[in-house]
Amino acid sequence: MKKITIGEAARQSGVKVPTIRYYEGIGLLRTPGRSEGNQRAYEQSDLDRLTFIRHARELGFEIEAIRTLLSLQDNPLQPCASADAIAKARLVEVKQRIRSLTALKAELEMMVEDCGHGRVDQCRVIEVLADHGQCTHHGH
Amino acid sequence: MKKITIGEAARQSGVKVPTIRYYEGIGLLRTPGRSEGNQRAYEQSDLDRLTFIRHARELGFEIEAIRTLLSLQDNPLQPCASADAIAKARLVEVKQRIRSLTALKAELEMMVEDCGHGRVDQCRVIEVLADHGQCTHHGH
DNA sequence: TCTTGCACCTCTAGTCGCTAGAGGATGTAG
DNA sequence: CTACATCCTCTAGCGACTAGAGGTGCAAGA
Repeated sequence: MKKITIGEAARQSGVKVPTIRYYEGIGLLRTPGRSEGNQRAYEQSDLDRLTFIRHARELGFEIEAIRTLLSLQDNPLQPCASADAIAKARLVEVKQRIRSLTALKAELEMMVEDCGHGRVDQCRVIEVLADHGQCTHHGH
Repeated sequence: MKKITIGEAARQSGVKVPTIRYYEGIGLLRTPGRSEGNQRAYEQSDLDRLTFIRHARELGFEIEAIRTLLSLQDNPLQPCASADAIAKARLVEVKQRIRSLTALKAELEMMVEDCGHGRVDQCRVIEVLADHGQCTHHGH
């Protein structure tokens, strides 16, 4: 009932095979046991860990942050202030990124709307890029 | 009145010195003339180009897209449909990225708000990461 | 004139988080 | 037994820079 191959682990966790090997290489995932024929043999706990990692990556956490989060998960009696701090920092990043992207969106929309689809020398897209002074949003 | 050094170009364009040399290396910027002592000597047109590039990079355009936009700028009599298409594609990307980040933001906020700042084994942050089923947003 | 110290030069290697490919071994179904 | 998928290791590549080593040029003060 054990003996999960790397391919099966990939399917169940949603993490690609080479990425699993990569995570092992950087020490994010333990070195699994091997079968007779030298193939990696995973257990359920490895799948859980992989799912944790994948989810954290989807939320944009960096590998080093995930390393910390995983070590916290391994020590459940510790205070969770670190986990909280990491998540909060990520939230700040995300909020900032949304703000900045929203400004870019406005600027791009202007560029695209004003483009009369004529020749390049009347093109609003090129013109705005060439002259930053025309931007409405100067935050970037 | 010419003879702009690379440092001065960096100051005026907002592009860092090594980045300017990098742009030259990948052919985004022309090879500038050299002074007696083999130092790069830029002209105003190079500064304009650098500013164009910096602005486009700030808007998130990839180097290859910028290469195309620059070549369009160099041929002002061509139709501007390509420039328009590049900007539109970027706009779609940005909109999608905002959507996805907004979902992440909601999820992170939940995690952070629900964290009672107790021990890791009651920590909502770790818990949600470990169990994707608890997410409200399943788009990611 | 000398020297200090910054700015410039080239070149290579590192960053992050994978991804692709070569070249070979193993496992499974028909 | 023979395909064929899957596994193995290893190296190199991606984008867009950034850092560092080791050396040259240049302007200004003592």
